[in-house]
Amino acid sequence: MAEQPETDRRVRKTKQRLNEALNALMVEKGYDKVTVQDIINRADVGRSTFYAHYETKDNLLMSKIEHLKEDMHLALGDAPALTGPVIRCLPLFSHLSENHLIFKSMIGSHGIAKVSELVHAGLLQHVTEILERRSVEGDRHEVPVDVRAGFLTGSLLALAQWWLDRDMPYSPEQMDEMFQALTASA
Amino acid sequence: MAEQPETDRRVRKTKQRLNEALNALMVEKGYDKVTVQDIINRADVGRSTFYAHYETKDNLLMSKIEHLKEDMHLALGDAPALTGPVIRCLPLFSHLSENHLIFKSMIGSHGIAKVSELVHAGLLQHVTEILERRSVEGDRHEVPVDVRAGFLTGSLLALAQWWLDRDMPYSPEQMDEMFQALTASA
Amino acid sequence: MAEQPETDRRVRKTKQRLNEALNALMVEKGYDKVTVQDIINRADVGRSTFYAHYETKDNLLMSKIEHLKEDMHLALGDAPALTGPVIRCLPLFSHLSENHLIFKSMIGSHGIAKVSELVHAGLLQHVTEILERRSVEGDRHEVPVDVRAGFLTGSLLALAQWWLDRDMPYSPEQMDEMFQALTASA
Amino acid sequence: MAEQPETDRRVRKTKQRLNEALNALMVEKGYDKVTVQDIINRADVGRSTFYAHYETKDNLLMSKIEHLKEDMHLALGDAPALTGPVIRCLPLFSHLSENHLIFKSMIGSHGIAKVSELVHAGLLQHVTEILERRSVEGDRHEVPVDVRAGFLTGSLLALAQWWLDRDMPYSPEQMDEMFQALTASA
DNA sequence: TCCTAAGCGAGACGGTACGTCTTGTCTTCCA
DNA sequence: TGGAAGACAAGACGTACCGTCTCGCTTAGGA
Repeated sequence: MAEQPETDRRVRKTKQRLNEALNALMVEKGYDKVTVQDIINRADVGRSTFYAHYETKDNLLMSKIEHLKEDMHLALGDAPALTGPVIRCLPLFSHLSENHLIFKSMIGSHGIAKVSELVHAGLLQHVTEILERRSVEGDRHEVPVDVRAGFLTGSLLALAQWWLDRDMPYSPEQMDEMFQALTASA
Repeated sequence: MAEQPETDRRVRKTKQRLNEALNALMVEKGYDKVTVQDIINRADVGRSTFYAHYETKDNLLMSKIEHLKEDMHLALGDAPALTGPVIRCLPLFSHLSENHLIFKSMIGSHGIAKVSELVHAGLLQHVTEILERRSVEGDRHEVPVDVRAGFLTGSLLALAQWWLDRDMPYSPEQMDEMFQALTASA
Repeated sequence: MAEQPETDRRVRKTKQRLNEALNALMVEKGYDKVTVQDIINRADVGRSTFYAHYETKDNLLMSKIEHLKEDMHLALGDAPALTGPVIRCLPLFSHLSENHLIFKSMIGSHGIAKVSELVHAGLLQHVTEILERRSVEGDRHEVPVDVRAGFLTGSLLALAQWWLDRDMPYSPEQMDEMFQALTASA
Repeated sequence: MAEQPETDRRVRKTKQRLNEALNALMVEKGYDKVTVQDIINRADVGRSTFYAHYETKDNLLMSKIEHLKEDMHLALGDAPALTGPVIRCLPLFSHLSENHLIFKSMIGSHGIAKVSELVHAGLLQHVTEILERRSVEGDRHEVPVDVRAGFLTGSLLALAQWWLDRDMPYSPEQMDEMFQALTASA
């Protein structure tokens, strides 16, 4: 799956340093306040080196998101569950809590719009697939599938955002239980 | 309430021109891409004039949405309802549908983060007050008030956003009913 | 003769500071080694301010040359002398000696090619006019006018360069006399 | 004392390719506009290979003009002439005319400052030697030797430059005669 | 014939300077 | 005398070169 299987070892090292620098800085003062110069200084890298690898700061961020999407898919599982809760969100909350600083800075309410949007889109597709599958299987609900999907996705993200903003006042298990309770009729 | 009872007519004129300039530019290329210089040029105004009236571009935006919050409060009603649905959101959905273009550009998923945040905060406070009041009055729920408030607020906004993004595929009445159904157990 | 008769006083002040900064730096380490950043720092001016007034470093230099050309014309006199030495170069040597540091850095052998070229062109035209006028008046010489003009101009500049490079080992008066002696048969 | 008695054939080949690349590029867009990267691309050579052979672009140029100085010495003759014209410049003008395109691009008024400077220095030393020798031998002149040397050298170069710039409107013989006539009293 | 050292291409890298852009402050002028 | 006009300092941006460097790959020439 590697795009450039034979990338120079140095290149990987440099990219990693840039990524780590952005991570640290994002947590410290928020993505928007981070300048390219900050990243360069933190990563101890030449200015041109940065631009040799990434066209822009956003570009660096997006490359970081690739992993995030993969992680999310792993957490949610591939096979759409036909029974039980629509979203098995315990692994998701657990995953968030493991790197909560990073996630807070990315999808918290002061996070990065673009990232939240991407996560939202991915999650929405996942939820929609499950609901449509269940609908075909005979599951009935007074609210149309598209609305339910939008609602569940938005609710989960909103709750996760709320949770991250407040530095996780409940455990992932509690959050999972509460989310299921709150969306019991959805 | 006028700060300067004899406010110079020119001041109002200037502020108006600035507001109109921002309006036009926001529509043309999106709030984020608009620079102070753009606004100044469009309004045909000196740089210092802008800063004499508004501390920053965001400030100008905020002045523009002051009444938005008032409208919201009117729509939600002042007296916290002790019974019935926590949020009487029919007037809210109606209000959104009346000026949906403006609202879509401000709190849609491609809207302005800061505005969404403010609306969220206002709504959250409103919901929290109601829930706490009901809690005191003996209302019991397995999920703590803060989580419920965060969930309800986030859900509603997420649903509204979903609705605006898709150019209101359902009527305000339908949205209200569906929201109540989906959050029946919250 | 002023191009912008009503230029803001601050603008003139800023331009002057930039000019003085370049002067000082040119003398210190030679035009080519001077960076825009050097000039900015020395003049204690913002980067954008520099570019607001001059498109480039060369541009700033050229504006400085304008005076130089005027000075040169004044020194040489307007009316082509029909008798006596072709070039009355005493005022020229005197002028050079008054600001010899600046002139050394501009038309010395380590000076600026473009400036030398401009001065050369101006002087060549002056000399050519005189020689052609004298030629019409009956003055005869075995060497054609164009060659004589090129020779006299080049010689004078070469001698001036030689003189500046060595920090003026002779007085302007001596230089004038010697130049006349050396070019007696030209 | 040959520095590289048995230089690898490949090395010579590479150096030659670099030289040819610079030649072509110099003609195409002028020495100053040529970048190291240009040379590398044209010569189809690795970046490090360039720097393995030459410290800098100027360095490559200088190696190219080593023989130029030798040629000049041959043209001028080794033994300082005690009588007759100080500079026997016919062979010099002839030499210039043979490769006038190259010389125009190097010591014409749009040529390369560094090259002109080197030629000037070599010629100045030659002239100074002759004049000092003659001075010792009893030759008297009202103008000191250093000034005369500077003048003669500069004049000759200026005339040569003038001649090259205009694509040699006179024959080498004519130039020689005219130079002698013009400097008869020097 | 193999081995080993050099030449080499490729190009990543840290730097430095560039010219552009936007911001928020500060100064001057004018009505 | 207070608002309009716009000069200004500050500093981030993305680009262009530079000279250094680390890699493997040929490619002789001596063992």
